[in-house]
Amino acid sequence: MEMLNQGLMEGLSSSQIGFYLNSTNLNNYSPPPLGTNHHHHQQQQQSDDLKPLNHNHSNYYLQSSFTLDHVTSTLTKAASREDDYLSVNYNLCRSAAWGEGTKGLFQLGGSKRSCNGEDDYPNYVGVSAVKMKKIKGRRKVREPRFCFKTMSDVDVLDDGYKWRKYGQKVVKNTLHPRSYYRCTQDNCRVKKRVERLAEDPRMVITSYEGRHVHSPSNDLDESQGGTQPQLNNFFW
DNA sequence: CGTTTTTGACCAGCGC
DNA sequence: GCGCTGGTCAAAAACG
Repeated sequence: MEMLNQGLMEGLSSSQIGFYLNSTNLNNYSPPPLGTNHHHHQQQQQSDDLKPLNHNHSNYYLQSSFTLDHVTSTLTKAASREDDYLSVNYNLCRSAAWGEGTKGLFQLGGSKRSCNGEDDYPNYVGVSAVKMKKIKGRRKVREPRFCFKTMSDVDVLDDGYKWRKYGQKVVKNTLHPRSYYRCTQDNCRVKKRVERLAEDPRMVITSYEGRHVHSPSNDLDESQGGTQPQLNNFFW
């Protein structure tokens, strides 16, 4: 399967977050070195690795390589600087995962150029803002969220956790409904939603919100011989 | 019979 | 305020 990446936030509404990419051979994917192809977005050179994409949205992207350690340390710095909570969300592919801070989104990885040869965002993907709202002068507490995109015939990917569906909604301008799931573990309020990308129904968008208060509870007897595609080394 | 899914109702936020 | 949109509830149905 080819590495697919649209490089944009297509299909995401403003209330959604993140970008994502997944493929069959994610382990072999190494992002191209950054700083070599920034003609669409000429960046100010700074010492810091984390920079806002623009002033209004306070989003950030990483400018150097995407090792987990690097991402973690960089984002931790940013979080402390902004006196903010931060979820270091990261997925195996290292190519495009987003986390969310109070000031907006943090890109945790870059992306390869788009599959159709277009050269929109060679080394990283664009981002739209999710502004944290204030309610009665207080910042609304929002669980860390992130999402990713997978080419799959199956809607609900096996991520090692047990989910119960609690809703389904038809969203405008899309053919496929969006499904809402909640983690079945007691006291765990993690939610997840699944939908197909309107522009490319082969792609599944999986969004997570919150942190599990427990470890994955995948029943091995079922998953071993199961037919569901699994997301290995997936953590958040 | 306990658990999960379905599905319309309900509700909250937002733009006008 | 009003209507639109999307997220959640919950009762009933389906499931195993």
